[in-house]
Amino acid sequence: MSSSAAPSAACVWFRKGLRLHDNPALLEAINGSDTLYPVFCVDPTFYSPDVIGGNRIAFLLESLRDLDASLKSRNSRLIVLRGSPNDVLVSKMEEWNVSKLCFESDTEPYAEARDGRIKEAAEALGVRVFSPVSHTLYDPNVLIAKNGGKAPLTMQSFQKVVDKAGPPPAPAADPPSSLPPCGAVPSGEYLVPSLSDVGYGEEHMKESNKPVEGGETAALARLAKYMADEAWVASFDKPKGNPTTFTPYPATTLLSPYLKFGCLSPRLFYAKLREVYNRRANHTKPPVSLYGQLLWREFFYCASVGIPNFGKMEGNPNCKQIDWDTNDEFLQAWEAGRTGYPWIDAVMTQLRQEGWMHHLARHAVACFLTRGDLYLSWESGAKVFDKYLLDADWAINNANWQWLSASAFFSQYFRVYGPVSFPKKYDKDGAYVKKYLPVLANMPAKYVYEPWTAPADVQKKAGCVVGVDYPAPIVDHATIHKTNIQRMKAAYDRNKTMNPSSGAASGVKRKGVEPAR
DNA sequence: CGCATGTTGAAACA
DNA sequence: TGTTTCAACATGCG
Repeated sequence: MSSSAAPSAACVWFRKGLRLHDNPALLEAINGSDTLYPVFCVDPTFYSPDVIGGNRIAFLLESLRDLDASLKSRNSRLIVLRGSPNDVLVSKMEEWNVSKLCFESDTEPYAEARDGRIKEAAEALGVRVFSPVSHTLYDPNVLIAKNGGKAPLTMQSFQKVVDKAGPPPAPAADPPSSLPPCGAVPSGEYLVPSLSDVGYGEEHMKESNKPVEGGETAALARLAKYMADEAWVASFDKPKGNPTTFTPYPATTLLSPYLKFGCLSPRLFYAKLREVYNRRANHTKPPVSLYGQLLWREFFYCASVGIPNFGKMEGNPNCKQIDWDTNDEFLQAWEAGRTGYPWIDAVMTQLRQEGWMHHLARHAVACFLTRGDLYLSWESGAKVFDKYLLDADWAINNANWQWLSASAFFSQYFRVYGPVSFPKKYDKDGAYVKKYLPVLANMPAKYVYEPWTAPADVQKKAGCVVGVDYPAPIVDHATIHKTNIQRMKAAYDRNKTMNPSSGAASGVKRKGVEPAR
């Protein structure tokens, strides 16, 4: 910022990483710059209510408003450009005479293609580009290199790689209390848009009722609140969580939407966890601990970077090729919560209304859509989750769908979640399903997960006649799940003969071994 | 090879 | 509330 040096303008481009803390791209942008342009690009054609639910857009806009406020308190502001970054960002960099462009690295295929084009255009303008890793604890490519150039495929082998890599980098320093000014940008322009500005009218928000507010400020408050309960942090055991608890969601931290948008740095989360673990001799360990949850995120990011065509079945060498059915009626019933199984329909209703549901609830509906009941492709389910989830994250979403459909990572396809038995373990009275499906409010607990078994007079008295007020089950779980296990077995056998990657090893094994008696 | 293990199954039994 | 059985896959270790 010395006045004798040539004026130097930099641009920090926010995409994910919507925060000021632990933001190495921002620090690099202000280093040696006397003008700073903090930019976010909104491409209104990209935000469509058919593709991205209103809850997530609302969360994003809240995050942008919070970022703008934090920048303003440091004598700066957020400049929101409208249009494709390729057009608007490149032309602004030229207009502002920017010499340095900084943005957080993003490994999603869409982002890599976009950023590749921007880098080319920037370099053509003589703009230097810095793109540090801060969305994950580690640089996925570094971990992959440490594992011999391949992404680890089991959590255990992944943890060994992490142990070899040592602790992740500490969070970057906080930015100074005063940032370089923005130059001649009109104060009344380039403002954070409203929902209706980006095409989300009231008619798109009717069902929307998200449980958390977007933004770094809310993220840090939430982190602090959960970290303060050290006994809870130390005893966190994910698989033992209860998927039928609702607001205020005591079973998990609900920090995932903040990690998705980068309102919260995973490295800060890690550092705070370490502090608690250091004070608590007894604490749970990965993979079930809170730290374990961060490692799952890293594990899946590595897989998404190291495995080709990670968002698809075809051409994905780690994904079993399975003969999924196509059935739009089933798919639509599942998405809309009209399968006739209250547990499934309630979870899908929570997804549409709130953009969030417990991890185990996600398991149940994912299993139901794929190998458990409907036998539809995990890709079609991932698309629906990607639309509605506040924390929809390309790498993690695709990984979990492959997991639950027993297409990759997990292969015990005979372990099927029962749409009646599973929720009963947690919520005998059906409070959760009654909250999301008010039509079942007066159904006796005995029948709440399988209302079609209630006698006609009970259904009538409850105001929930199956086939009239609430759908009849679209499949018979008791029979179809057994059929599907056999279909999975056949599909696995076909994969063995089609792609004998482990068969090669068995060929080696056979060499020199005595013939069978 | 044999065997244990894998973040989160269900049903039948004690 | 905890243990066994059901029917049974992939991986990694000894």
